[in-house]
Amino acid sequence: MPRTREDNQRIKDDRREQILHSALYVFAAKGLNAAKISDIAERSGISQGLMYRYYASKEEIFVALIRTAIERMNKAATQLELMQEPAGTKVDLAIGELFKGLDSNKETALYYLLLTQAAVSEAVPQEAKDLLKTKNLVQHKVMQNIFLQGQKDGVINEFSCSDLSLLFWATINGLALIKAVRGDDFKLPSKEIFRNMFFKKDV
Amino acid sequence: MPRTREDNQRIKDDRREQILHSALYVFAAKGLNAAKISDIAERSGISQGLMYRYYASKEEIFVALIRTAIERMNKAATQLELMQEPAGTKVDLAIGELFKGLDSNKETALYYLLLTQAAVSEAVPQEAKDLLKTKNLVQHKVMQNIFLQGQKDGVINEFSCSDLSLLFWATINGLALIKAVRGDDFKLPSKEIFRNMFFKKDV
DNA sequence: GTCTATATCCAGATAGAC
DNA sequence: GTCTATCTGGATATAGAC
Repeated sequence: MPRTREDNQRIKDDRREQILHSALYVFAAKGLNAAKISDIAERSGISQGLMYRYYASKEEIFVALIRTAIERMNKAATQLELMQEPAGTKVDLAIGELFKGLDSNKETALYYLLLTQAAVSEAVPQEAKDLLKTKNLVQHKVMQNIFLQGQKDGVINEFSCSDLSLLFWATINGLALIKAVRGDDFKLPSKEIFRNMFFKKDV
Repeated sequence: MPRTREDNQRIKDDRREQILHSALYVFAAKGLNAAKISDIAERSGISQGLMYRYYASKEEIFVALIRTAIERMNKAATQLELMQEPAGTKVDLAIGELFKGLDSNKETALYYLLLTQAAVSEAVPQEAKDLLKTKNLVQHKVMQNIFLQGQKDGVINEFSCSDLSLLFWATINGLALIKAVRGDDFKLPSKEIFRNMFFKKDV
């Protein structure tokens, strides 16, 4: 029984997934520019030339990974926003989920690393930088609104919500980078300390 | 009157400084691997070939910059350690200096960016990574000890000092990266919020 | 579909003229 | 001391065999 066109498409999709997975590790380790197509091919167990049957260029792979990362994070942010919970609870849920993700899922930190690369380097495709801007806006806006509600509820410190959100994400990103470098022998710090930046003394 | 050997040496040193200064901006913008020797040469106003009279390779320039950054930061850390002040005051001084450096000195954030590159990428000279490890150890140890003393004084929250120090530096680094990307139109957040991670409620 | 071989391009590094 | 011209290596991308 010959393979249908659908079978072939599925095989191709799987292979593209496999390449993306390999590329995440290679890009995280070396950065977009130092990473070689042959590195990704080797890690994927295919020849260098064959890569071009699946992706037209190294940059295209990079952008695909950035897109995946951003979709996940935006989805998480939107879910959080829609929850019917008190703002204080939402903050704790967000912290819990973010810490858990970094702690349990090896690849989460690597995605953060890629996003940081895309943010800081001019030597990445413009498309990646554009995608990133939307993500930053969404994340920032969501946390800002939650903090604002938390202040109305009397549980969040009375500072600029923009500043609170900024410090929230700056710290998460800082922790993610450490996790990406040190890997399994890095234990995340206590959530309680981080929490103290936002919550009022007695909450 | 011909130039003495000392004159020539000074001219050469100046030129090396000038190249380093240009390289800081180029490396910060593109990363070690995407940055071209010709980029640095152009920014320095000299020909590409002439670069090699001053530095043997791109990597050598990068390592020189990393060394400068680390010397400055280690010096600051050591000064802080030797101060005859209460621990709580030292923490506030450290926060004040770090925020001021990021806010007023354009290049400070760029140095952080370079150090982050060196930390996260395998595609940097081993020498840079080795230098970095010592810096991280020194910085971490210094803050850890100050926090420990602060706990004895009753002003610092009772958490693992290692965790406190980790969060301290993760957040500073996170802020520095944002500053490096956004530049002048980034206003640092209130120090008070950051401070809440470490100090007890009523201090 | 996958591989090997190869063309092309580009940046690092060197050589030689002024 | 500085520049332009050149060599060389290595990575991307393509072509062609199986």
